[in-house]
Amino acid sequence: MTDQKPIGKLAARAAIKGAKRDAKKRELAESAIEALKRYGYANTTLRDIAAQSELSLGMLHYYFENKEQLLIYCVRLYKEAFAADIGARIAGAKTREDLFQAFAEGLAASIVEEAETHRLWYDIRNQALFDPVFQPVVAEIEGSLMGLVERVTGERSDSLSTPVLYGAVDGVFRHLLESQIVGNRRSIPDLAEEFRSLLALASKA
Amino acid sequence: MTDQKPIGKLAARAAIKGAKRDAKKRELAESAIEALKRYGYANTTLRDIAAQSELSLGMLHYYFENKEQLLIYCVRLYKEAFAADIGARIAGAKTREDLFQAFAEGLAASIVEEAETHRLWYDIRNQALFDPVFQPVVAEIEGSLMGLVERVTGERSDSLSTPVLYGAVDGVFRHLLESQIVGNRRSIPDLAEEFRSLLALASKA
Amino acid sequence: MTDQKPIGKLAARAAIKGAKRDAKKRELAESAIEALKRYGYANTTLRDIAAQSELSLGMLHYYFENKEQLLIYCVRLYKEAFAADIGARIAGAKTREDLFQAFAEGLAASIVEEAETHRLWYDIRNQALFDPVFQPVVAEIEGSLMGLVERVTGERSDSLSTPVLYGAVDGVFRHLLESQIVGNRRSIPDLAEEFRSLLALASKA
Amino acid sequence: MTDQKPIGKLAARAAIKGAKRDAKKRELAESAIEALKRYGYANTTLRDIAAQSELSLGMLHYYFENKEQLLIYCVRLYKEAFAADIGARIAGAKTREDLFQAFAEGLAASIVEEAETHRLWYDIRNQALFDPVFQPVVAEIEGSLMGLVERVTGERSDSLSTPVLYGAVDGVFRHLLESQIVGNRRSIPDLAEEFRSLLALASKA
DNA sequence: AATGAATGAGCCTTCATTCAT
DNA sequence: GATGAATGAAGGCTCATTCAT
Repeated sequence: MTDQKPIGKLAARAAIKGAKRDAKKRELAESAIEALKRYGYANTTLRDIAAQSELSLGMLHYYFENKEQLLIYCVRLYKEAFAADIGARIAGAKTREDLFQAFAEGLAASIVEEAETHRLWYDIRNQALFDPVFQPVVAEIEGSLMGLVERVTGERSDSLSTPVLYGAVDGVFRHLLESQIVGNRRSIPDLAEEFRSLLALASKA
Repeated sequence: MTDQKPIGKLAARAAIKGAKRDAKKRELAESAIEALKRYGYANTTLRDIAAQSELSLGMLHYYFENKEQLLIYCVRLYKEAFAADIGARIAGAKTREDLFQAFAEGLAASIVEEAETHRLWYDIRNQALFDPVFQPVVAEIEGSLMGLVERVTGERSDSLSTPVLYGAVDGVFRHLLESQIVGNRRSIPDLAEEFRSLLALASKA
Repeated sequence: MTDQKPIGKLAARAAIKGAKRDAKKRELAESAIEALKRYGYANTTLRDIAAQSELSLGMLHYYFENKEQLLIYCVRLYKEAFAADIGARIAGAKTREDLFQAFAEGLAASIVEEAETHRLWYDIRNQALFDPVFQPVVAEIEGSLMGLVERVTGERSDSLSTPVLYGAVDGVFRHLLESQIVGNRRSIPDLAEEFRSLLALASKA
Repeated sequence: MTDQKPIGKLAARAAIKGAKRDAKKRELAESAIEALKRYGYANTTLRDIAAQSELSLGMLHYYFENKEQLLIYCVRLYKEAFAADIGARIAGAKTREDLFQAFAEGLAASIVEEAETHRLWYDIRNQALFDPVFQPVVAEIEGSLMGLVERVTGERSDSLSTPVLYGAVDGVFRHLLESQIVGNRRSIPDLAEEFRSLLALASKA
């Protein structure tokens, strides 16, 4: 042990520090999401976030360079969870039918259960259209979402390209989410059926 | 008879006043759109709008109750134009093929030529998810867009419902728009082909 | 007639014009009071006044130099009416008792029936404490009010001076008005009794 | 035992924080009063207040929710001091004569020495007639002022009620204040004599 | 590491006043 | 005489960010 180079010690200590810092950031971000998803990025102040989570205002800036970086961190955090969730759902599927069913249900369930969080995602994706700072995260996340779509539909270049298919699925998702938020509540199976019909169509090609 | 004249005159004068005011509002809104579509709703101040169009700040408030109402007016104005444009394009189509082609080309052209304006639309549609004030316009416009989709695909309840079809088309549109804005410029025919493949698929059902 | 000097004609015409103008000002002011007394001087815009009375904005400035002058004109107008009303009420009184009674009833009735208008008076009198422009009207009106008090109580320098008596009566009036406005409605006889007790006291000296 | 300490510490720290904040609010309010009493509520901007006291604009909003709340705080602050001052003056009086004298002198002195501050009080009391937000403070303060009057005159329901007596004293006070402000400066004994005559009158009942 | 007081640029909005018609 | 469109200075308020502790 003692023969470890001081440099190694320092590095290890630094790594631990980094890990601690990351854990704290994660904790802060999870609190922040709660506030953000409720009012949206533009309408949520750092004070709101601090107040709602019993965090101190200074701490937010201590861990995040600025509001933008906080948002980026938050969105990445939650979308990872979403992709992981959908990924888990479709992991066990054997037949194509099962696959579609699992995917459709996963999307439908998320619309009902995590409407506000998805709304936040659409919020930042929209911001990215105006502010390049957000474009990398959005690209990264859309990449993983496309990966999901591809896992479900397979690549069939003779028919629709993955990006287009992603666009279509996402568009339907967004539209159903909008209805949900605006007040037309629908059941999960009901919503799932919409996705299934879309997937079925795409698989006929 | 003669005593009816004054009344007629007054009414006529009032009508003219109203028309003039409407024309002016339109003019202001058109100027405002130029600024709004560049920076987005949240990042555009009324001062920006006034400065860019050489309007006085007070005038904006003289014609529009507040920033929200201005935006609503602007979005309605431009989306009407968009729907009218697409409508005109598909009006002459005889065969189903022509219809798809015209629609696909219209969408593709609009992505290339009016990218920024559509971006503004997505901005407000997103705002509506958080702020109910915007929901009526969004609903209205989405209604007319769905009408467009329906005219092109016909109603086929055995396959995809119009809302879902709209969602899919819109999703693809948005995705291609995003690519366009982020930097992957594609040609109109190229983009049109994507829409055609989507429509062709939907029509197979 | 024709032998009248041209100058005389012009003068006569000017006088007529002036009278016409005065009549119009009076009319405008009466309309303006309706708006002013509702929200108070500081909270009433010229637009409010114009809108509520179907007057044009420009006309207000055509007849009155500015908002201040309009207010001054309005207050003078209404307080003259008030003083005249009270004056008429006490004119017929023979005995000291009658005098007190008439005065007390006049004040009480005015609190109930013209609360809002008096509130406007207190508003401008208060403004005068900060803005000298209003001091002349206030002084003038308070002068006539003191005259009223003096007519009722007579001059009795051995006891309370008229200004002090005026202050006392006015203070009670204001206090009862405040109660009235804040919500404690009382009947006219009830209120009158308060004034009577005050006057009775003062007359004992 | 020892584990109670942290809790106690936290509570103590919170208490200190609160006390510090209160002290700061007081300090700000005292500065604000200087500006407010000079120009009146409606004519004093928060910028004026900040500039005159070398405070930052943001700080005013950091400590007070809005301009109204700032005013309310200010008025309560100074009127408490006034009531306390008068209270102290009459506390030592033994005979009824002493009481009247002390009270009269207190009022007179305050007119001369704190004219502007009282003017601010009349300003907010007037605002309260139009804006209910101010009514609670006004009611509270008038309550304590009536308490003062009652302590001096005692309750004599057979004669004037306390509210009426308060109205009368206040009316005289206001009138003398007005004269003072408008330019007729009088000496303290002179002014005190006016109050004494009024009180003497009331005590005869 | 953590806090929250303090800052001040910037935002939306109001409104008395002007002026072309 | 009369109108109301247009102006722009000014006001209350917000909020990301900084910094002393």
